[in-house]
Amino acid sequence: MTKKSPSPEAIVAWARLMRVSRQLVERTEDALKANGLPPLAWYDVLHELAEAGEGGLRPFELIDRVLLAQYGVSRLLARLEADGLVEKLPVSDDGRGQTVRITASGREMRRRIWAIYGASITELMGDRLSAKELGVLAGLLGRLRDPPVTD
Amino acid sequence: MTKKSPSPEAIVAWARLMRVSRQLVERTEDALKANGLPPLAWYDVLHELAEAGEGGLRPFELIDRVLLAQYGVSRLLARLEADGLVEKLPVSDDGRGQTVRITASGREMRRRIWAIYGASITELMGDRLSAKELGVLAGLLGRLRDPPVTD
DNA sequence: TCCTTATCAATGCAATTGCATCTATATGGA
DNA sequence: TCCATATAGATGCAATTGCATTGATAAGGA
Repeated sequence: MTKKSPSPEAIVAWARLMRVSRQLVERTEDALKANGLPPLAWYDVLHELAEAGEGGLRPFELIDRVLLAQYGVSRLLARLEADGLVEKLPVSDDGRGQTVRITASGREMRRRIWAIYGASITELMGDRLSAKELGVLAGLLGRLRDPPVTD
Repeated sequence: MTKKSPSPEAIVAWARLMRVSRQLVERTEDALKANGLPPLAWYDVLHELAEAGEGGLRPFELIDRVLLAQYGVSRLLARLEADGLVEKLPVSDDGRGQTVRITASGREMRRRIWAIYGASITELMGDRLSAKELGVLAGLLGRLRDPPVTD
Protein backbone atom coordinates (compact mmCIF):
# COMPACT_ATOMS: atom_id res chain seq x y z
CA MET A 1 0.00 0.00 0.00
CA THR A 2 2.79 2.42 0.86
CA LYS A 3 4.08 3.91 -2.36
CA LYS A 4 7.69 4.71 -2.86
CA SER A 5 8.41 8.32 -3.61
CA PRO A 6 9.53 8.82 -7.21
CA SER A 7 13.14 8.84 -8.35
CA PRO A 8 14.64 12.10 -9.58
CA GLU A 9 14.78 10.61 -13.07
CA ALA A 10 11.08 9.80 -12.94
CA ILE A 11 10.26 13.28 -11.73
CA VAL A 12 12.24 14.95 -14.50
CA ALA A 13 10.74 12.74 -17.18
CA TRP A 14 7.26 13.31 -15.78
CA ALA A 15 7.68 17.07 -15.63
CA ARG A 16 8.94 17.18 -19.20
CA LEU A 17 6.10 15.02 -20.41
CA MET A 18 3.49 17.20 -18.72
CA ARG A 19 4.98 20.43 -19.94
CA VAL A 20 5.81 19.40 -23.47
CA SER A 21 2.49 17.72 -24.15
CA ARG A 22 0.64 20.82 -22.99
CA GLN A 23 2.79 23.11 -25.07
CA LEU A 24 2.29 21.01 -28.17
CA VAL A 25 -1.46 20.87 -27.71
CA GLU A 26 -1.63 24.58 -27.08
CA ARG A 27 0.44 25.40 -30.13
CA THR A 28 -1.69 23.17 -32.29
CA GLU A 29 -4.97 24.49 -30.94
CA ASP A 30 -3.74 28.01 -31.54
CA ALA A 31 -2.92 27.15 -35.14
CA LEU A 32 -6.37 25.69 -35.65
CA LYS A 33 -8.05 28.72 -34.11
CA ALA A 34 -5.95 31.04 -36.20
CA ASN A 35 -7.35 29.30 -39.25
CA GLY A 36 -10.93 29.42 -38.03
CA LEU A 37 -11.02 25.69 -37.40
CA PRO A 38 -12.55 23.74 -34.51
CA PRO A 39 -10.58 22.12 -31.65
CA LEU A 40 -8.54 18.94 -31.86
CA ALA A 41 -11.30 16.91 -30.24
CA TRP A 42 -13.41 17.47 -33.33
CA TYR A 43 -10.66 16.03 -35.44
CA ASP A 44 -10.33 13.00 -33.22
CA VAL A 45 -13.98 12.13 -33.58
CA LEU A 46 -14.11 12.83 -37.30
CA HIS A 47 -10.98 10.73 -37.75
CA GLU A 48 -12.43 7.76 -35.89
CA LEU A 49 -15.67 7.99 -37.80
CA ALA A 50 -13.85 8.27 -41.11
CA GLU A 51 -11.85 5.14 -40.27
CA ALA A 52 -15.02 3.35 -39.27
CA GLY A 53 -16.51 3.86 -42.73
CA GLU A 54 -20.15 3.60 -43.73
CA GLY A 55 -21.05 1.45 -40.76
CA GLY A 56 -20.26 4.31 -38.44
CA LEU A 57 -19.76 3.90 -34.74
CA ARG A 58 -21.90 3.79 -31.65
CA PRO A 59 -21.31 6.72 -29.31
CA PHE A 60 -20.10 4.40 -26.55
CA GLU A 61 -17.41 3.09 -28.89
CA LEU A 62 -16.01 6.59 -29.16
CA ILE A 63 -15.56 7.00 -25.43
CA ASP A 64 -12.35 4.98 -25.17
CA ARG A 65 -11.04 5.93 -28.58
CA VAL A 66 -11.09 9.66 -27.97
CA LEU A 67 -10.63 9.54 -24.19
CA LEU A 68 -13.73 11.56 -23.49
CA ALA A 69 -16.33 11.02 -20.79
CA GLN A 70 -19.72 9.72 -21.82
CA TYR A 71 -21.36 13.12 -21.52
CA GLY A 72 -18.45 14.66 -23.39
CA VAL A 73 -19.05 12.39 -26.35
CA SER A 74 -22.77 13.02 -26.16
CA ARG A 75 -22.37 16.77 -26.32
CA LEU A 76 -19.56 16.81 -28.84
CA LEU A 77 -21.65 14.67 -31.17
CA ALA A 78 -24.55 17.07 -30.70
CA ARG A 79 -22.33 19.94 -31.84
CA LEU A 80 -20.95 17.98 -34.76
CA GLU A 81 -24.47 17.05 -35.79
CA ALA A 82 -25.63 20.65 -35.49
CA ASP A 83 -22.83 21.57 -37.87
CA GLY A 84 -23.83 18.82 -40.28
CA LEU A 85 -20.51 17.00 -39.89
CA VAL A 86 -22.03 13.77 -38.63
CA GLU A 87 -25.45 12.16 -38.75
CA LYS A 88 -27.17 9.97 -36.21
CA LEU A 89 -29.04 6.91 -37.36
CA PRO A 90 -31.29 4.75 -35.24
CA VAL A 91 -29.90 1.26 -34.90
CA SER A 92 -32.29 -1.58 -35.59
CA ASP A 93 -31.35 -4.09 -32.94
CA ASP A 94 -30.99 -1.71 -29.99
CA GLY A 95 -33.69 0.85 -29.38
CA ARG A 96 -31.54 2.72 -26.84
CA GLY A 97 -28.74 3.48 -29.18
CA GLN A 98 -27.79 5.05 -32.43
CA THR A 99 -25.08 4.85 -34.98
CA VAL A 100 -23.08 7.92 -35.84
CA ARG A 101 -21.75 8.35 -39.33
CA ILE A 102 -19.53 11.02 -40.81
CA THR A 103 -21.08 13.11 -43.59
CA ALA A 104 -19.48 14.49 -46.73
CA SER A 105 -18.96 17.87 -45.05
CA GLY A 106 -17.54 15.98 -42.12
CA ARG A 107 -14.92 14.45 -44.37
CA GLU A 108 -14.23 17.79 -45.91
CA MET A 109 -13.81 19.36 -42.48
CA ARG A 110 -11.50 16.56 -41.47
CA ARG A 111 -9.32 17.31 -44.49
CA ARG A 112 -9.21 21.00 -43.68
CA ILE A 113 -8.26 20.37 -40.09
CA TRP A 114 -5.60 17.89 -41.12
CA ALA A 115 -3.96 20.43 -43.38
CA ILE A 116 -3.18 22.49 -40.30
CA TYR A 117 -2.86 19.69 -37.78
CA GLY A 118 -0.49 17.70 -39.94
CA ALA A 119 1.66 20.75 -40.56
CA SER A 120 1.76 21.33 -36.83
CA ILE A 121 2.91 17.77 -36.18
CA THR A 122 5.63 18.16 -38.76
CA GLU A 123 6.81 21.42 -37.31
CA LEU A 124 6.64 20.42 -33.67
CA MET A 125 7.75 16.78 -33.88
CA GLY A 126 8.81 15.63 -37.30
CA ASP A 127 11.28 18.44 -37.85
CA ARG A 128 12.79 18.11 -34.38
CA LEU A 129 13.58 14.42 -34.10
CA SER A 130 14.92 11.89 -36.60
CA ALA A 131 12.85 8.91 -37.66
CA LYS A 132 14.93 6.72 -35.41
CA GLU A 133 14.46 9.04 -32.44
CA LEU A 134 10.75 9.21 -33.10
CA GLY A 135 10.70 5.44 -32.99
CA VAL A 136 12.50 5.36 -29.66
CA LEU A 137 10.14 7.98 -28.25
CA ALA A 138 7.08 6.12 -29.44
CA GLY A 139 8.45 2.92 -27.95
CA LEU A 140 9.08 4.44 -24.55
CA LEU A 141 5.68 6.13 -24.51
CA GLY A 142 4.10 2.85 -25.48
CA ARG A 143 5.42 1.34 -22.27
CA LEU A 144 3.42 3.95 -20.34
CA ARG A 145 0.17 3.20 -22.08
CA ASP A 146 -3.04 1.86 -20.65
CA PRO A 147 -1.97 1.82 -17.06
CA PRO A 148 -3.57 -1.25 -15.51
CA VAL A 149 -6.25 -0.46 -12.99
CA THR A 150 -4.99 -0.63 -9.44
CA ASP A 151 -7.62 -2.00 -7.16
CA MET B 1 4.96 28.53 -46.26
CA THR B 2 3.75 25.14 -47.50
CA LYS B 3 4.28 22.62 -44.74
CA LYS B 4 5.25 19.07 -45.47
CA SER B 5 2.81 16.47 -44.27
CA PRO B 6 4.14 14.50 -41.31
CA SER B 7 6.03 11.21 -41.59
CA PRO B 8 4.38 8.06 -40.33
CA GLU B 9 6.94 7.94 -37.52
CA ALA B 10 6.05 11.47 -36.45
CA ILE B 11 2.35 10.66 -36.52
CA VAL B 12 2.78 7.57 -34.36
CA ALA B 13 4.98 9.36 -31.84
CA TRP B 14 2.56 12.29 -31.74
CA ALA B 15 -0.46 10.06 -31.23
CA ARG B 16 1.26 8.18 -28.42
CA LEU B 17 2.33 11.39 -26.75
CA MET B 18 -1.19 12.84 -26.89
CA ARG B 19 -2.83 9.70 -25.62
CA VAL B 20 -0.34 8.78 -22.95
CA SER B 21 -0.08 12.25 -21.48
CA ARG B 22 -3.84 12.49 -21.21
CA GLN B 23 -4.12 9.08 -19.61
CA LEU B 24 -1.44 9.88 -17.06
CA VAL B 25 -3.04 13.19 -16.15
CA GLU B 26 -6.45 11.59 -15.88
CA ARG B 27 -5.16 8.80 -13.69
CA THR B 28 -3.40 11.24 -11.42
CA GLU B 29 -6.35 13.62 -11.18
CA ASP B 30 -8.56 10.68 -10.32
CA ALA B 31 -6.21 9.65 -7.54
CA LEU B 32 -6.23 13.17 -6.14
CA LYS B 33 -10.01 13.38 -6.29
CA ALA B 34 -10.33 9.99 -4.65
CA ASN B 35 -8.34 11.40 -1.75
CA GLY B 36 -10.36 14.59 -1.55
CA LEU B 37 -7.51 16.68 -2.88
CA PRO B 38 -7.57 19.57 -5.38
CA PRO B 39 -6.43 19.35 -9.02
CA LEU B 40 -2.86 19.20 -10.26
CA ALA B 41 -2.89 22.89 -11.18
CA TRP B 42 -3.10 23.72 -7.49
CA TYR B 43 0.00 21.69 -6.85
CA ASP B 44 1.86 23.41 -9.65
CA VAL B 45 1.23 26.84 -8.19
CA LEU B 46 1.92 25.79 -4.61
CA HIS B 47 5.13 24.15 -5.78
CA GLU B 48 6.35 27.26 -7.59
CA LEU B 49 5.51 29.45 -4.64
CA ALA B 50 7.23 27.08 -2.23
CA GLU B 51 10.34 27.16 -4.39
CA ALA B 52 10.18 30.93 -4.53
CA GLY B 53 10.38 31.17 -0.75
CA GLU B 54 9.46 34.13 1.40
CA GLY B 55 9.83 36.60 -1.44
CA GLY B 56 6.90 35.02 -3.22
CA LEU B 57 6.12 35.56 -6.86
CA ARG B 58 4.20 38.09 -8.90
CA PRO B 59 1.17 36.59 -10.64
CA PHE B 60 2.61 37.32 -14.06
CA GLU B 61 5.65 35.24 -13.18
CA LEU B 62 3.41 32.25 -12.68
CA ILE B 63 1.91 32.47 -16.13
CA ASP B 64 4.81 30.85 -17.96
CA ARG B 65 5.79 28.53 -15.12
CA VAL B 66 2.45 26.84 -14.86
CA LEU B 67 1.37 27.30 -18.48
CA LEU B 68 -1.85 29.05 -17.58
CA ALA B 69 -3.44 32.05 -19.20
CA GLN B 70 -3.37 35.35 -17.34
CA TYR B 71 -6.98 35.07 -16.31
CA GLY B 72 -6.42 31.46 -15.33
CA VAL B 73 -3.71 32.47 -12.90
CA SER B 74 -5.83 35.32 -11.59
CA ARG B 75 -8.74 33.06 -10.80
CA LEU B 76 -6.73 30.15 -9.50
CA LEU B 77 -4.95 32.48 -7.09
CA ALA B 78 -8.31 33.81 -5.98
CA ARG B 79 -9.40 30.27 -5.12
CA LEU B 80 -6.14 29.47 -3.37
CA GLU B 81 -6.43 32.66 -1.37
CA ALA B 82 -10.03 31.89 -0.46
CA ASP B 83 -8.80 28.57 0.90
CA GLY B 84 -6.04 30.28 2.84
CA LEU B 85 -3.28 28.49 0.93
CA VAL B 86 -1.65 31.66 -0.38
CA GLU B 87 -1.68 35.32 0.60
CA LYS B 88 -1.46 38.39 -1.58
CA LEU B 89 0.73 41.27 -0.53
CA PRO B 90 0.84 44.69 -2.11
CA VAL B 91 4.21 45.32 -3.68
CA SER B 92 5.88 48.59 -2.81
CA ASP B 93 7.46 49.61 -6.09
CA ASP B 94 4.55 48.74 -8.39
CA GLY B 95 1.09 49.89 -7.48
CA ARG B 96 -0.51 47.71 -10.13
CA GLY B 97 0.76 44.43 -8.83
CA GLN B 98 1.02 42.19 -5.85
CA THR B 99 3.23 39.48 -4.54
CA VAL B 100 1.79 36.09 -3.81
CA ARG B 101 3.24 34.01 -1.02
CA ILE B 102 2.45 30.50 0.12
CA THR B 103 1.08 30.17 3.64
CA ALA B 104 1.71 27.46 6.22
CA SER B 105 -1.49 25.69 5.24
CA GLY B 106 -0.39 26.06 1.66
CA ARG B 107 2.81 24.17 2.43
CA GLU B 108 0.85 21.57 4.30
CA MET B 109 -1.54 21.14 1.38
CA ARG B 110 1.40 20.82 -0.97
CA ARG B 111 2.75 17.99 1.15
CA ARG B 112 -0.57 16.22 1.17
CA ILE B 113 -0.95 16.50 -2.57
CA TRP B 114 2.60 15.31 -3.13
CA ALA B 115 1.97 12.16 -1.12
CA ILE B 116 -0.55 11.14 -3.76
CA TYR B 117 1.01 12.81 -6.77
CA GLY B 118 4.44 11.35 -6.08
CA ALA B 119 3.00 7.90 -5.65
CA SER B 120 1.20 8.32 -8.95
CA ILE B 121 4.43 9.30 -10.72
CA THR B 122 6.16 6.28 -9.27
CA GLU B 123 3.40 3.95 -10.31
CA LEU B 124 2.86 5.38 -13.76
CA MET B 125 6.42 6.27 -14.78
CA GLY B 126 9.06 5.19 -12.29
CA ASP B 127 7.93 1.60 -12.10
CA ARG B 128 7.58 1.29 -15.84
CA LEU B 129 10.89 2.51 -17.18
CA SER B 130 14.44 2.14 -15.95
CA ALA B 131 16.47 5.16 -14.86
CA LYS B 132 18.35 5.01 -18.15
CA GLU B 133 15.14 4.84 -20.16
CA LEU B 134 13.68 7.74 -18.17
CA GLY B 135 16.78 9.71 -19.06
CA VAL B 136 16.39 8.96 -22.75
CA LEU B 137 12.72 9.89 -22.61
CA ALA B 138 13.44 13.16 -20.83
CA GLY B 139 16.15 13.94 -23.36
CA LEU B 140 13.91 13.38 -26.35
CA LEU B 141 11.06 15.36 -24.80
CA GLY B 142 13.50 18.14 -24.04
CA ARG B 143 14.14 18.47 -27.75
CA LEU B 144 10.46 19.26 -28.23
CA ARG B 145 10.38 22.00 -25.63
CA ASP B 146 9.65 25.65 -26.09
CA PRO B 147 8.85 25.55 -29.74
CA PRO B 148 10.18 28.77 -31.20
CA VAL B 149 7.50 31.14 -32.34
CA THR B 150 6.87 30.97 -36.03
CA ASP B 151 6.08 34.37 -37.39
C1' DT C 1 4.32 68.36 -17.04
C1' DC C 2 1.12 66.05 -20.21
C1' DC C 3 -0.18 62.65 -23.10
C1' DT C 4 0.19 58.26 -25.38
C1' DT C 5 1.20 53.64 -24.96
C1' DA C 6 2.39 49.51 -22.30
C1' DT C 7 1.83 46.44 -18.46
C1' DC C 8 -0.52 44.15 -14.38
C1' DA C 9 -4.42 42.10 -12.80
C1' DA C 10 -9.48 41.44 -12.49
C1' DT C 11 -14.00 40.48 -14.43
C1' DG C 12 -18.63 40.16 -17.35
C1' DC C 13 -20.38 37.07 -20.26
C1' DA C 14 -20.61 33.00 -23.19
C1' DA C 15 -19.05 28.35 -24.00
C1' DT C 16 -17.47 24.15 -22.13
C1' DT C 17 -16.85 20.65 -18.63
C1' DG C 18 -17.91 17.82 -14.54
C1' DC C 19 -21.13 15.62 -11.71
C1' DA C 20 -25.20 13.51 -10.75
C1' DT C 21 -29.27 12.03 -12.38
C1' DC C 22 -32.82 10.81 -15.66
C1' DT C 23 -35.26 8.40 -19.45
C1' DA C 24 -35.57 4.60 -22.25
C1' DT C 25 -34.55 0.13 -23.72
C1' DA C 26 -32.34 -4.41 -22.91
C1' DT C 27 -31.15 -8.49 -20.32
C1' DG C 28 -31.52 -12.26 -17.23
C1' DG C 29 -33.52 -14.71 -13.79
C1' DA C 30 -37.68 -16.31 -10.91
C1' DT D 1 -44.59 -12.97 -17.94
C1' DC D 2 -42.75 -9.90 -14.46
C1' DC D 3 -39.34 -7.72 -12.05
C1' DA D 4 -34.76 -6.32 -10.78
C1' DT D 5 -30.70 -4.83 -12.70
C1' DA D 6 -27.69 -3.21 -16.39
C1' DT D 7 -26.60 -0.41 -20.34
C1' DA D 8 -27.09 3.60 -23.86
C1' DG D 9 -27.44 8.16 -24.15
C1' DA D 10 -29.12 12.86 -22.73
C1' DT D 11 -29.46 16.73 -19.61
C1' DG D 12 -30.03 20.15 -15.37
C1' DC D 13 -27.16 22.57 -12.72
C1' DA D 14 -22.80 24.15 -10.80
C1' DA D 15 -17.96 24.97 -11.61
C1' DT D 16 -14.43 26.12 -14.75
C1' DT D 17 -12.48 28.09 -18.89
C1' DG D 18 -11.98 31.26 -22.86
C1' DC D 19 -12.46 35.69 -24.78
C1' DA D 20 -12.72 40.34 -24.67
C1' DT D 21 -12.57 44.20 -22.08
C1' DT D 22 -11.83 47.14 -18.09
C1' DG D 23 -9.50 49.69 -14.32
C1' DA D 24 -5.44 51.08 -12.56
C1' DT D 25 -0.68 52.24 -12.51
C1' DA D 26 3.78 52.76 -15.00
C1' DA D 27 6.93 54.32 -18.50
C1' DG D 28 8.59 57.20 -21.93
C1' DG D 29 8.69 60.77 -25.11
C1' DA D 30 7.20 65.68 -26.56
